[in-house]
Amino acid sequence: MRKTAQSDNTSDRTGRRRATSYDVAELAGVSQSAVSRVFQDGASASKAMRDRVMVAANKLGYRPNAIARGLITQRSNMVAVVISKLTNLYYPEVLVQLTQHFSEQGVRVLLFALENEGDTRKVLEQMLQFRVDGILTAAMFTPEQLETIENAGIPVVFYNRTLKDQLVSSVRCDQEEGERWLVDELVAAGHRTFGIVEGPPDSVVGLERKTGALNELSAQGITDITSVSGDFGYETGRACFAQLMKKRGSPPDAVIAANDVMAIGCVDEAREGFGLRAPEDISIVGFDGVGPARYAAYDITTVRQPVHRMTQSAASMLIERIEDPELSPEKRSFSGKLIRGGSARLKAEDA
Amino acid sequence: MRKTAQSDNTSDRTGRRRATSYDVAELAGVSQSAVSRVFQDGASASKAMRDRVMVAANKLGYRPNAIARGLITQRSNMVAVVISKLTNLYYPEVLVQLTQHFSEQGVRVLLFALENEGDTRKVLEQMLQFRVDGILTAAMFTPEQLETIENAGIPVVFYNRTLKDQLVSSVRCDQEEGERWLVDELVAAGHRTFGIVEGPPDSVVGLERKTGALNELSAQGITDITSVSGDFGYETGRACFAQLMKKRGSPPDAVIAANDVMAIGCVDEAREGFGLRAPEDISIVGFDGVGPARYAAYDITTVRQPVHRMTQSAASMLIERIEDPELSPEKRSFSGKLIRGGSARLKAEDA
DNA sequence: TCTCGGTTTGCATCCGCAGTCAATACTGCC
DNA sequence: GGCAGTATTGACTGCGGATGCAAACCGAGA
Repeated sequence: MRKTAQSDNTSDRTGRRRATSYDVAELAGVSQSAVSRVFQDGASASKAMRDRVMVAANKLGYRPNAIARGLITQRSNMVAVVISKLTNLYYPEVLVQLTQHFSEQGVRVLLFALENEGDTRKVLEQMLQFRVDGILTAAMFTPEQLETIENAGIPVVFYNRTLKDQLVSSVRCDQEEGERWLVDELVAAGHRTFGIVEGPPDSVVGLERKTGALNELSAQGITDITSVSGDFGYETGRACFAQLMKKRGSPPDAVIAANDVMAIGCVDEAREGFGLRAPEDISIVGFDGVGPARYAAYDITTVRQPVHRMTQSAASMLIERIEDPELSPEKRSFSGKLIRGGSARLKAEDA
Repeated sequence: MRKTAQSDNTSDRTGRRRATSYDVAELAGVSQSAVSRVFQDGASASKAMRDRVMVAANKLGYRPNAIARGLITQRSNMVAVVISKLTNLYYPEVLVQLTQHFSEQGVRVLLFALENEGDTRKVLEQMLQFRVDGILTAAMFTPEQLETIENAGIPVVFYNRTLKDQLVSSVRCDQEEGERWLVDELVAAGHRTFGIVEGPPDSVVGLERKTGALNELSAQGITDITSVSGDFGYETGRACFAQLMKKRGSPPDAVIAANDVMAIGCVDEAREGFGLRAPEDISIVGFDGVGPARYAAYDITTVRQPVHRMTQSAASMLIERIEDPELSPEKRSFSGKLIRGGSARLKAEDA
């Protein structure tokens, strides 16, 4: 026999034992199974039973223990969301929206924040120990780590990064395409010499943007290209522009920055450090479409990622794969949207 | 007797049963308790035992099940972190730093994001079901909800909000003090007419800032004050400034915005909509010290919150109370730091 | 009133691990 | 070599809830 409900239910201070289904069952004069069924979705219970149990449960402040439930059902109802400092958290939206999407589906978010993208080891260990039902990651994992995850039977969805030749699901914004648009517009408007402000070397997104830009520049026959690399932050954006000037001696016709924040840094440094105004003296473009890019003082020409659709997709793809583990991987790539801001001289938009 | 390790360990695809301590015990030829001890911190086990178990564990890819462990130890090793869209997530830092601080202490973060601060009901229910060990919240709870939490014996720490007369722990930045500094500086520099751009009505932080400013203005004998209210966003910042002008007919000497982003909006609207430049024609101040406030085009005069120390404190206060539930509540209030930017005319700083 | 099909309900077990207690294995020392 | 004392180890139970199965129940048709 189990314990009986504690006699003194009101006086002891803290750490009081929480009511269990047995307590409720006893008070309601039914079996524990009955209580369990009342608190399940598809279970059968008569209305009378339901009522009696609910009354008792409310009286005791009973709440099913999700931990215990997870143990028996083999479903924790938690997913791991992995971000790194590098992650363009400039949209907190990503995280908030993701969490809300999951929430609506009854899935809880266990958050893992990496100092830098290399710290995946410990984090992976934790995710496995907590038996998360799925993983949504904006940080890279090594093939070995992926195999570990695969072996554990945990579905994964990558956010804005994808491993070539790896059979994994991912949601991303097509960075190359976006850069192609920017380059085409700039070239069509007559720009011939280019500066590239890259992101940090270990950022997949940064890399994709850089190669996207370089490929298209090369396709367009542009050869006068100078690159420097930063860390996605405002200060390095400024530093990068200065470095670019030092390297070249004279300003390029256009600067392609790996994200909006660095583009903003470039605009400021161009003006304050070199008396160059965008777009009159130089064209500067970014990527992301974050809030500050829309501030009137900058009005950055950029490509906006469809954050809402991306997070929505990511969440639902992951949930689908949790419910049906046999589902094959899927890679979704979203086009961004070109924002014709005022920081670059582009060809007039065709009507 | 328990099950024996599955015979076919390599071929079935997904959802393969994960190795348990029994599997490891069997392979290593020891008892389950032994395995359990090897994977615990303070438990005693001979080196020989340790080695044998680890070898077997590695061979099987065994990882202790944190869910099961949580069930037996009555500690989930998870804390709930509650944010609302309103939360000044403009520093994703808050979240990332918090998560890292908790991480270092072996505590996992279960994230709850509210659409608006009123949605605490469902969220609270979830937190209780998941048996989080503690709650760190940047959203308000009603006294009844607090009582529920208290009854469940779960420690809580409020971030940048505190209930008067409630016996709860909190960490906050002293908003009133910051506003007092700003007002004093502005008045000392000769400003006599003021515009106040408030935050959204249901934001505690916004409210504190507003009353802080109003109190000090009144203490300084300033009476020409016009207020309008926004939602902490850039666009409403602009709208608010326009509204302020419409209400007054002429610009105030200074505008006190409830946060930096709205201050930026005011700067832009003043310039673009009314040809007013800060600080020559008008002084505009914000609050928070977020990244964009430092961009050269704005250089907002503001008060910076000591985010790092605040998150650090919040995390450690919560953890302390998890480890010792008898610890009495504690309210920590941090002073911000006045940033003498270029968006407001202040009296010269005394040497 | 009796039987049949369909619901409800209760019983017994198990999920994976931690911790208690008793049994056993070492250790040093006389 | 024998013994007290300590360090390890194993058997067993319970954390709180879900679920297969069989018993109990209910209503309706014969």
